[in-house]
Amino acid sequence: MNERPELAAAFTPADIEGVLYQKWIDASYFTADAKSEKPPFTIVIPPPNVTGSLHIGHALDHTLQDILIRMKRMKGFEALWLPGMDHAGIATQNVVEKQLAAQGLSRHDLGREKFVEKVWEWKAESGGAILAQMKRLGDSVDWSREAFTMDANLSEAVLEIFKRLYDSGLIYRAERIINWCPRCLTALSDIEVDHKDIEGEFVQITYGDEGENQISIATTRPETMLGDGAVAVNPDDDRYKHLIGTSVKLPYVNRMIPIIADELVDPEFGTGAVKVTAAHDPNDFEMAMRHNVPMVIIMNEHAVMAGTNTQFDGMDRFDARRAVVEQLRADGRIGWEKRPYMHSVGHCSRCETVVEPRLSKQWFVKVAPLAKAAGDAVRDGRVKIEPEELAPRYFDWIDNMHDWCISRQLWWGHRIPVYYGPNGEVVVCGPNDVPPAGYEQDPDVLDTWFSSALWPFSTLGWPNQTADLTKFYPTSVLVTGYDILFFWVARMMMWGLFAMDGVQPFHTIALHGLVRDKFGKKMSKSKGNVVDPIEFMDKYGSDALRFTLARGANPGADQALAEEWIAGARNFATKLWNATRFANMNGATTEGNLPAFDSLDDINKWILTRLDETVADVDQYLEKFEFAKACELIYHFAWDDLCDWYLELTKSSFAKGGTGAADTQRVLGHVLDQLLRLMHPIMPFISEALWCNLTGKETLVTAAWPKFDPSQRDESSLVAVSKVQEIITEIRRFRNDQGIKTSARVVARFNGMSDVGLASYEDAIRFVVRCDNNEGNFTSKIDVAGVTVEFDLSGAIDVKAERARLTKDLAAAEKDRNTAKVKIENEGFMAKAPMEVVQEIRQRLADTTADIERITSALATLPVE
RNA sequence: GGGUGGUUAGCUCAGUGGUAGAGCGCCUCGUUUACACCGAGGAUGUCGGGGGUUCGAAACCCUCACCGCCCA
Repeated sequence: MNERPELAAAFTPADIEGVLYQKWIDASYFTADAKSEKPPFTIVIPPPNVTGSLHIGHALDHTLQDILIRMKRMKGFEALWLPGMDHAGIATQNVVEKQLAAQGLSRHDLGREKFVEKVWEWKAESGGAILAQMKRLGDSVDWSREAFTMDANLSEAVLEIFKRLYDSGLIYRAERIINWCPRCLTALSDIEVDHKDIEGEFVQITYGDEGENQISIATTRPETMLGDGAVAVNPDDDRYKHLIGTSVKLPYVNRMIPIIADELVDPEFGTGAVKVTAAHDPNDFEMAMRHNVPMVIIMNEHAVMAGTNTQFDGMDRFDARRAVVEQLRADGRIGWEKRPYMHSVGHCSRCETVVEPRLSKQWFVKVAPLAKAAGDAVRDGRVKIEPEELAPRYFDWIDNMHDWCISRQLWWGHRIPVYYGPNGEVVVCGPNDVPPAGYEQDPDVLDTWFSSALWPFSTLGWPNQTADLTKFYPTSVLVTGYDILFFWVARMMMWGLFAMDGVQPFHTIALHGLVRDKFGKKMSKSKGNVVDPIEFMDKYGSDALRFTLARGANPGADQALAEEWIAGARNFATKLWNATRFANMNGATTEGNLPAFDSLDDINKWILTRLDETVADVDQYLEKFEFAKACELIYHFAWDDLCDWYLELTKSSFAKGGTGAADTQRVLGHVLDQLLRLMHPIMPFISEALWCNLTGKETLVTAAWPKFDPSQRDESSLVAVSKVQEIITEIRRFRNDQGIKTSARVVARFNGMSDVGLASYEDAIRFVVRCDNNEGNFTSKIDVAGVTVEFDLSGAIDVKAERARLTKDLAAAEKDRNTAKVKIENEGFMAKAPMEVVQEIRQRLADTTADIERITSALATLPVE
C-alpha cells in the first residue's frame, strides 16, 4: 500500500538541498509573471555589495524575506523577489586598487578608462560570490530579473533622476565643508562617517604678541591654527567684550585676524574663546559664513600641510600637530595641556582613516522638500514602519537631514551627467540628451546610495513604463536591518516619492535587528567572534540555520546566535524526518477525504483542533513579521503535540488496526501535510522532501497555504486529551519515583475512567505507560484527574519514595490553596475583581482543597516504614 | 550633551493588570518496535534597587543604579 520511496534512516541535508534547489530553478517556480491575474507581492532584495560574501546578517535578512515570499506564493500571490547587487563605489574601487597595488600600480597608471574596464573584469571573475551562496540558503528569488546598479537600464534611471532633480532645482553645486577621506581621496556624505571617541589632546594657546592684543583659545586641533581666519567669543562674555572688533596676530602665519562675537561659542568650554578655521571645521564654517571670515585651506588632498608658508608645510597633519605644539611651547604660547583628552572624531566608514573636514566644491542634493515628503508618507500612514517603535528614529533623522553631498572623486560608479562648456556653461544630460560639442563631463561619480535609492523601481524598468513596473510597483514590503534605515531606506523613500509621482516605494518597512554572538556581543573581526553561515549550513543544513535565525527574529530587535542553537534546529529537522518515517510505516495517507470531523475520536479531534489553532496563529504572526513567535508555535506543535503526544497515543490504535486506525492514518497524513506546508517558508528543503514523499506530489513550493476554520475545532477534545496527558504524566512520575524501569511492564487497574469520559482511551494510555490489564495484588494507587490507578508492585512499593512524592504534592497544593484563599478572604478583591476572575479563584480553591484531602489520606494509608 | 531601548532561571531571550515561561545548559533514570540529532522524570527566579497607583504589578507611574544603541 505504500509505494512511496522509502526515506533514508537518517536525515542528511546535503543529500537533498542542492538537488531540490536545482529542481525549483528548472521548473521556474520563482519566476514571476507580470501578466498574471494574481495579485502582486513584491520584495526587492537589499542589494549586497558586488564585493561581498554572505555573512550571517545577510542570512537573517534573506531568510525573513524568503519566508514572506514563499508564504505569499503559497497564498496565491504573484510573488516577485527581485535579486541583484550594488556596484559599491568605494568598496569595489578599493578592492581593485589593492590588486593593482600588489603589482606596484595605481589607478592613475592605467588611466580612467582602463581602470574602469579592469573593475568590470574583476566583477565578471570574482564579483557576486554572494549569489551562489544565496542559492545555498534556498532564496526563492527570480533570477531572470537579476539586476546590477551599473546595468545599462539602471544607469539610465540614474541619468533620468539626476536631470529631473536638477531641473527641479533640487541638485546644486557649491563650495561647502564636506567630509574628506585623505586615504580614499574622496568626499563622503555625513553617514559615511563614523564618530568614535578617541584619546586626543586639548591645549590652550595664546595668540598675539606681547604688548599687543592677546587672547587665549583652546583647541583639540592645534595644527589647524595655521588656517585660522578669526577668533570667536560669546557676545555676553565679560572677559572678552573689550576685544570684540579688534584683531590679534596669528603666530607663524603673522596674519592679523579679527576677534568676533557669536552666540555659538560656549563661554564655559575651554577658555571661552575659540579659533575659527572655516575651511576645516563645519561649525567654524557656519560662523565664518555669518561673519565673512576668510576661508583658508591649509592641507592638500592627502591631508599634508600645504600653502601655509610656514615651516610646517609638507608635514602630515598629525606630525604637524606635534610640531606646532612643540613650537608653541618653545615660544611660551601654551597654557594648560590636557592629554589624553577623550573626544569624538569622525572616521571614514570604509577605511577608518580620520576624516578631514574640508572646504570643497561638490554637488549636493537639496533634501528639505524630499525629506519632508519622505517623512509625511510615514506620518500619514501610507508607509508603515514595523516595529513602530523605530519610527521616531526615522523621523528624527529625516526631519533634520542636512543637504546630501553626492559627488565622489572616484572612477567606479555613475559619472555625474553634467557637462561644462568652454565659458563655464553647465549642461545636464538625461538619458536621451547629447552634450554639446566641446563640452567636458564632470570627472566625479555619484555616491553609491544615489543609485541604490532608485532600486525599487529602476529594477522594474523605470524610467520606461514597463509591464513589471505597472504590475509590481509599489513593492509590498522592504525587509532590512535597522542599521541601514538612514543609508538606504530613507533615500529610497525620497527618490521613490519624487520619481513615481508621490507613490511610495513600499507599503511596509519591516526592520529586523543585528545578529550578535551567543553572549549578545557585537560580532567583529577583532573580537574573533564572527561566525560563517556557510560553515553552519555545511554542518547542520540550510533549514537549521534558517529556522534558528527566524526563531530569534523579534521585530527590530538584535538576536544572539550560538552554534548550539543551530544544532538544536537540526535536531528539530531530524525529528520531523523521523516523524514522517513513522507516519509512512503506519500507513498515513493524504488520499481521499478526511473523515467527518464529528465522527472522530477525541484524540484525532484534539490534534486537528490544535493544528487549526496553530495554523491560524502562525499565519497571523507571519503577516505581522513576528517570525520568532511563529517559529515557536510550529516548533511546539510539531514536537510536543504531534510527536510527543499524538504519535504516542496513536500507537495502540495502529497496533489494533480497524476503522479507528484507518481514521488515524488519514488524520495523521493530513496533519503532517498541513504542518509541512506551514513550515515550508521557514525550512523549505526538508519540508519539500518530506511533503513530496508523503503526498507523492510534485512540489510544495506552489502548494496552497493551509487554511484554518475555527468551526472545525472541538474544545471538549482539548479537555479530554489534557486529562489523558495528566494521567499519563502522573503514572510516569509514579513509576519513576518507584524506580520502575521504563521498559518494565506493570499490572494496573484503572477505576473511574468512564465517569470522566475516558473509557475508550484506556488502551491508548496503557500502551504508552506499559500497564497491563491483569488480575493482581494492588498494593498502591494514585489519584489523578478523577481517576484512580491501582498498581500491583508485588508488594515491593518504595514507601519512602512514595511518601516523598506525596509530601511534595501536598506542599504544592497547600501553597496554591493558600494564594487562592488569601484572595477570596480579601474583601477588596471580592468586591472589585471581575466575575470570571473570582470564579476562577473559587474553582482553584475548591480543587486545591480536594487535592489536599486526597493526598493527606493517601499519606495516611501508607504503611509505616 | 540630546534621544532611545534594556535590566526576568547558569546563558540567550519571550511575556503590555489575575498562580512566573521557552530554547540551550544542569541532575536522575532509560537502547520501549519513528527518532540517543532520542525518551521519561526532576532542580533552578524576593522578574535591577526604592517608592507609588491598584482588590491584585514582571507588566502602569515616579526615582535611583547599571548596560546598550542612535544622533551630535
